[in-house]
Amino acid sequence: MRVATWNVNSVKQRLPRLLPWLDERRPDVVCLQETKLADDAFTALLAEPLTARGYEFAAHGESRWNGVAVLSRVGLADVVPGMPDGPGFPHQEARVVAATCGGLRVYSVYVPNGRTPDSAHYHYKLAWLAALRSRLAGEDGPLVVCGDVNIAPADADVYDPAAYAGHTHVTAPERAALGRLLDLPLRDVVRDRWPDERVFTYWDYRAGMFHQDLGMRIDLVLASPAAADRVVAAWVDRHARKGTGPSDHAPVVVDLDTAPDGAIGPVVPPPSRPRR
DNA sequence: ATGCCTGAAGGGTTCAGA
Repeated sequence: MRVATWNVNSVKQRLPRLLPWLDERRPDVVCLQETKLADDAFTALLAEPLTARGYEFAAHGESRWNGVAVLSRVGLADVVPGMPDGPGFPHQEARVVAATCGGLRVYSVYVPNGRTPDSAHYHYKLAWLAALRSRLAGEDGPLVVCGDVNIAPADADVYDPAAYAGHTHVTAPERAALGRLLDLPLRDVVRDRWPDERVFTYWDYRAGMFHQDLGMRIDLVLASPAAADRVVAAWVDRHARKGTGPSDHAPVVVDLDTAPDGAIGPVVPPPSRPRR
């Protein structure tokens, strides 16, 4: 099963990039963030091209900002949009949708930005992460939490730690909140696979930042042990950041070793060989 | 460089993003 996550920065503007990318990479499950579309507009725009490609979808959006979705061609069940008991700013925002796809529980998340350390939005970000953690603690079975977490887990995940001193995305409380997700436990499967590589998922549009590879790694796939044990590949699709009309984020792609029907199922130990 | 791009809503500009 191939699972991908992509902050598309407006699915409407990104349609000429998204549809060819689906055809090229052929992911089974796609988590989208910053769709920036209300659900009826999402359906009007995407129902036909997604259905033609075999995808069902669960969108949870709003008209102007935010917005998340899960696309799946391995089943889509138990959809939960939003976090009913989560914090708002001041109102609830469309930042999470969960669904079960081929036996895998999938969360598409768009963590609040935080804007400025110690601002009201920053405290909202921390409260939102705590609420997400409480929600995830109630999950059992194979789980992936995919999306734009708006936190660089370590200094290696920003192009220049000094440039971010005193800014959001790198502060100790944000990293601690992310750490409490990892303690559930969840594993950061891209960093697990590329422990010493320069890996970014976001580059500012301005000043040739992508061209100079001056970015951050803030889009993550976090997997429960049962799911992480099945990861056979995990990488950032930098190609999708190139060319005309890209998002400022690149997709993250993760391949899981699954049953022939695409179901993840329990990890079965290999049969013991008879000795002689 | 103090938002250098990009997108959305709505109106002739402002807010948000990281």
